[in-house]
Amino acid sequence: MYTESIENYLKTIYEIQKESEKVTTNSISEKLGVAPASVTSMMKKLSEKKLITHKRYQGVKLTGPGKKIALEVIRHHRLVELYLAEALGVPWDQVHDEAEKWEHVLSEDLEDRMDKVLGYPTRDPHGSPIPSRDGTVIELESIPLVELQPGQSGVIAEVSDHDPDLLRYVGKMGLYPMTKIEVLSVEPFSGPITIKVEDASHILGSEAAQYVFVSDVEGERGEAS
Amino acid sequence: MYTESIENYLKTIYEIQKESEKVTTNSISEKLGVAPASVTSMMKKLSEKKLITHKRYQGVKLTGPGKKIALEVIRHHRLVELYLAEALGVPWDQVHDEAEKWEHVLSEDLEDRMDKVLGYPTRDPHGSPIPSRDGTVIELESIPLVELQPGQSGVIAEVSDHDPDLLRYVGKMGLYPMTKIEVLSVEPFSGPITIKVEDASHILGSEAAQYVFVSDVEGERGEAS
DNA sequence: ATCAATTTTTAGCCTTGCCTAAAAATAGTG
DNA sequence: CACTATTTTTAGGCAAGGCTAAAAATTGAT
Ligand SMILES: [Mn+2]
Ligand SMILES: [Mn+2]
Ligand SMILES: [Mn+2]
Ligand SMILES: [Mn+2]
Repeated sequence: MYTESIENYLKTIYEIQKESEKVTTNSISEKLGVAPASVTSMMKKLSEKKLITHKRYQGVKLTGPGKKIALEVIRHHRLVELYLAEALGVPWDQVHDEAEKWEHVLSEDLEDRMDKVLGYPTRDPHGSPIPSRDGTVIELESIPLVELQPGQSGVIAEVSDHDPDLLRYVGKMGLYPMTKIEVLSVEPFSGPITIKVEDASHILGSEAAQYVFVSDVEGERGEAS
Repeated sequence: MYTESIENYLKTIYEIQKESEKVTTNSISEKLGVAPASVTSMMKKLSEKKLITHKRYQGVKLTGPGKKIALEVIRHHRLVELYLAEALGVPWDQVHDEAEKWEHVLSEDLEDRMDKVLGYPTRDPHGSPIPSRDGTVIELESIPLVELQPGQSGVIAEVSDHDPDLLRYVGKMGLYPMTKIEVLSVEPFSGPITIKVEDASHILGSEAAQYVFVSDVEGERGEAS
């Protein structure tokens, strides 16, 4: 068992690695809310434990064992999120913060029990994949809603879960994973996007639309109106 | 919010206070598994925070605020124990260790949700009272099973939950809270006790019988056979 | 009442994980 | 290619919560 701090660093490195190629001291520092100097000293410790490789001034990479731990923590986090939502009715904008604490105290036994109660799920309430016990992650191919053109349609794949306000905002218009949507119009200059959800139309700011991801995109690219 | 360490100290002091009158440095040290010197320095800190009163070489006492926190932690612990048993099917000999970790990360919101799902329960899986949100504890009057005489009957009120082996042992003969039992015979010199549970008779060692508590005791005191 | 055993406290040290300020390395720009 | 801005690392500290060993206070037994 590693400390809560180590688990958080590894998880953070994994998450940055997934979208930035290079994992820098500063990026970890920002995402984790600690000083860069603190990151450097933790990187030294993680290197000694062979959980990452670190070349001075070059960024870090997870080793096999390091990645395994990161995925275990993420599995815990997402299973707990889904469990809280399903079994205890916690709204989807609140599950993240709770899971942030629970992920570190969940035993393997309880992990299995939750997994079973939930029917061996593969997605958390925000659409993110739940890594399997052996560390397999099935990423869904998706693009930000903001990139869709009028006339195109698709299915909500995932919504970023780090801002509760965003989740409440897009939740109000029913933009949950698996929901079918169609883009009706897109205003120029990063203007608002009109979409159809469940036969109702909604207007969505372009910034929010950057954090909503769509899969199974269909339809020809209409011109921006 | 106090640290996990402080919460554990306060809970421990409360538990010792309930059965020993005097809460000594050594008793805390033993129950918590830390050195006596560590207890002394924590007592100093808790005194400064007005959570306990401490007279050098005399023992400690919880203040009002200190007791309130202790009861909150105990409420969390017992609610979680019951939740794990009911909702996730965790055996009663395993819930304690899990709850020991969860009690510190349970938000008030989740506490309320669990409470509701469980139907506002008053007893944990081992029969211990779950303090109400305002800090009321309804202790059940009970005596150790080992003190019953042949011919006497009663209802299992509570079983000590700190030894998983004991719980498995008495669980095998059905000695769960609310179960009706009758003492058939008691061997002298701290010998085994024969009891009837659900029309089956079982033999129970006297040491185990010290940790099983019985309420609603009826029947005249027969002589020890 | 005295002295020995026990309990409690003090003193000093350690590890973890964080911080700030200063130094060193790297990257970008004319 | 030099020089500045940025990034990263080093150096030195701090608080929390442990530990051991030694000193002090209390208790108990003759
Ligand atoms: Mn976390
Ligand atoms: Mn999520
Ligand atoms: Mn605990
Ligand atoms: Mn219990």
